[in-house]
Amino acid sequence: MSKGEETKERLLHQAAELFNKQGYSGSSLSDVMRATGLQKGGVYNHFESKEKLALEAFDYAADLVRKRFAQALEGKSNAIDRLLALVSVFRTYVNNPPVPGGCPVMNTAIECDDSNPALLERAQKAMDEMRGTIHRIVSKGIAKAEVRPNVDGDRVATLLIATFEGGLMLSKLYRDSVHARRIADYLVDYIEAEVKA
Amino acid sequence: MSKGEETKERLLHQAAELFNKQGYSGSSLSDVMRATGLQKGGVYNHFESKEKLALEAFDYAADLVRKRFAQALEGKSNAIDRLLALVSVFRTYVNNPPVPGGCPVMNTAIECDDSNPALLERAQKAMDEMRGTIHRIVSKGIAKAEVRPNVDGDRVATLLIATFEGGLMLSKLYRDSVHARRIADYLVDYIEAEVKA
Amino acid sequence: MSKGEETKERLLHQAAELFNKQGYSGSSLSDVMRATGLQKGGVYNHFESKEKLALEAFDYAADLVRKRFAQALEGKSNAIDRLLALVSVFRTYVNNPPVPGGCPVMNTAIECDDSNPALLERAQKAMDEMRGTIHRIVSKGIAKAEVRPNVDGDRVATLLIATFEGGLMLSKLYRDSVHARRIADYLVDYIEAEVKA
Amino acid sequence: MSKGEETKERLLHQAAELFNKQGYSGSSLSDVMRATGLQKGGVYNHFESKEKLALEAFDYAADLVRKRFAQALEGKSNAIDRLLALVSVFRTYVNNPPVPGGCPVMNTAIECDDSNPALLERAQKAMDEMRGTIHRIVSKGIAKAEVRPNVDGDRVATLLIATFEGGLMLSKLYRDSVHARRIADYLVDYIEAEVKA
DNA sequence: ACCGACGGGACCTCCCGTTGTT
DNA sequence: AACAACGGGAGGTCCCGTCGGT
Repeated sequence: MSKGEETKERLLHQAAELFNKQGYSGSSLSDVMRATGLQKGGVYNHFESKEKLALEAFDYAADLVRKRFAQALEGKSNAIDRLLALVSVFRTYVNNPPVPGGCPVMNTAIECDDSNPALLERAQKAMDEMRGTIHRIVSKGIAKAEVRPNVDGDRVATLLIATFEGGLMLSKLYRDSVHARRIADYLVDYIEAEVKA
Repeated sequence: MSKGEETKERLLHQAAELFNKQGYSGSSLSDVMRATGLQKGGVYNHFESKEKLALEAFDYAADLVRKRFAQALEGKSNAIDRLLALVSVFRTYVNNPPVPGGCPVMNTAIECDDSNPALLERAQKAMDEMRGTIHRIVSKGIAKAEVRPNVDGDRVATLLIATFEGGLMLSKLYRDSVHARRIADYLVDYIEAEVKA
Repeated sequence: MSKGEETKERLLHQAAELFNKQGYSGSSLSDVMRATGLQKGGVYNHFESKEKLALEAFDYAADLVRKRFAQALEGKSNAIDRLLALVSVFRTYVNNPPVPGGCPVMNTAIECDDSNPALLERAQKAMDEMRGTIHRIVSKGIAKAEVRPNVDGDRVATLLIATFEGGLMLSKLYRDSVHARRIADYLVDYIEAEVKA
Repeated sequence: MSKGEETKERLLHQAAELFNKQGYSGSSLSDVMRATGLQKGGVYNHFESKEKLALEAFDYAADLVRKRFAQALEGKSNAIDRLLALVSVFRTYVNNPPVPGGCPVMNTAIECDDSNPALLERAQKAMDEMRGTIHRIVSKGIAKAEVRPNVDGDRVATLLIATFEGGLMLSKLYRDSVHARRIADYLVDYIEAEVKA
């Protein structure tokens, strides 16, 4: 890895955290400079604008999230096990998030829905992936008779993610992980009771 | 209502929408001036700073939300009816929100969790009220044997609100009300199946 | 005249001189601030951008030039007298220009011909006026038999202005008014010998 | 020609055109890099600063102009023929300039008269050469009785060059070669009528 | 109660130049 | 000989807030 690539990686890493905590319009380039130790020239050598940096930093953050979930799914083939694995990742999310500052997809969705179409599109893509993952688990689970045949993958995806993100938001708002825990407990019950074959 | 009060009311109304759409750090005083038609002096006559305006505008927005829900509860005494009334308000939320730009409480919780303590506290207060409402409905419902005795009001509050807000976020992200609808349908089932006595 | 108008007038006056001396891209807003004693906020209160300031400052400068020539024509009705009056203004131009820094029309034409269409258009308009003035003098002079009937007003305008501006450029380049003087002397001869009836 | 010299030549060629079109303060090193395809290091390998590059680029441009006129004079010994040859070069100048962007000497004289002494001095040198050429043609012409004995070489030089540059400026301002053509026609008449013996 | 003028600073962007590397 | 990475500062723009006027 060349020196430039190393710097860019570090820049993205720090910017991802910064933007995730303070939001895109709440973070200034001075903040980025402080976080990375680089000067303006150093930042603009790698990214032509704050907007471009934000886009790449979001992708970087979303990738960290994706990897966290992917890792939990490794080696698990049973659909119910896989869904429960997602929930167990969520359980750790509040106290040990992949990117400090909460879920980058939700944060971006909330901040950018009425103001930044480019970033919003990235968030949609990232959310599509998450929904696709859940949908595939359900579909394969039905095929293998691990999931009830009448379960709708889209509905489950919406429900899991909405509850998940909503619970995360509550825990962040109150700085109290109890909400996320309640949600996780509930989702386990839900999966066992209504999804499991 | 005096002329000054009328102006202040209009100012708060427009600022509430602006901040709810663009966020607090994403909205400038110029935006406020443009939205209200006032000049700088007109704004600062009523609010000593952007921060103070933001705080009052948030309260104004949260109040509009509160009223929307309160209205739906009027005349309903049965706990299940009341819970279902909340869900039915939620059903209209995406296409006809009390304040354009989504739920001010969630928006503020997401934007300000790591940056603006004063505003975050207001969001907590507003959320407390919402949770209290649900909790009281459940408690009274248990007392009147309309709700199963083993139902935990705090858990129901967390679950309802998390799912609600998460679904709203998804619908805003995708600009598609189907997610909110799925969530509403699910919550009705949940209430009928797991809360109703 | 209100305080704002007074400030704007002063701003334009100083900016006109600054831009005429250093060019539009050679002058920074810091230069404008230094020249006017205003801060950035004070400048941007009157002009929404440097570009807009430049456009108005050019018009201001061109107007000063126009007035200088118009003044010399006052009370003179004979065409030859009027043409000679223009030359006599030119004679004072190097040592006592209407706007320090040379002819704003030529300066702008040279600087902006390949880069700033908006400003170039203003320069064209200003030059049109100058050419129109000469053309009218010639036409009316022919009608009154003060000018030879075969003289072409357009040609005379082109010749007078080109020689005028070229001579001014030479005097500025060498910081020596002799070139302008030679040109003035020559133009007097030309008018007497080839234009006068 | 070594690779380095070839690069430097190309650099000067492109920079000369760039500076002549956009001016020295209107052109950035990024512009130079884009025009040449070189990176910053490639430029600074040959020139220690933008200022030095500008100086050499001006000389390069002035040399192209000089060669264009010198070429037209080749093989012509009669003074009037030589003067007319200069005019005929001028006739082609608008549509086919030695350096795109107009006359580098005039451009530099206008841009730098109040701001860049070093560059202004180069422009003076270049203009001196042009004036010297005309002056010598006249002097030798008088000696050979091709030119009227009372003609003043300095005056002719000033008049020719001023008219020439002024006409060029008008044609560039209006993007219309008619002005240059009128000037050329006039100068031919002038030479035939007032210079020719 | 509201407007308009202005200060002074932060914003993002782009500037020119230096240095290490190949 | 040329590139790539970076520093540090100036560029124009927009920010929030103050204050005199009306």
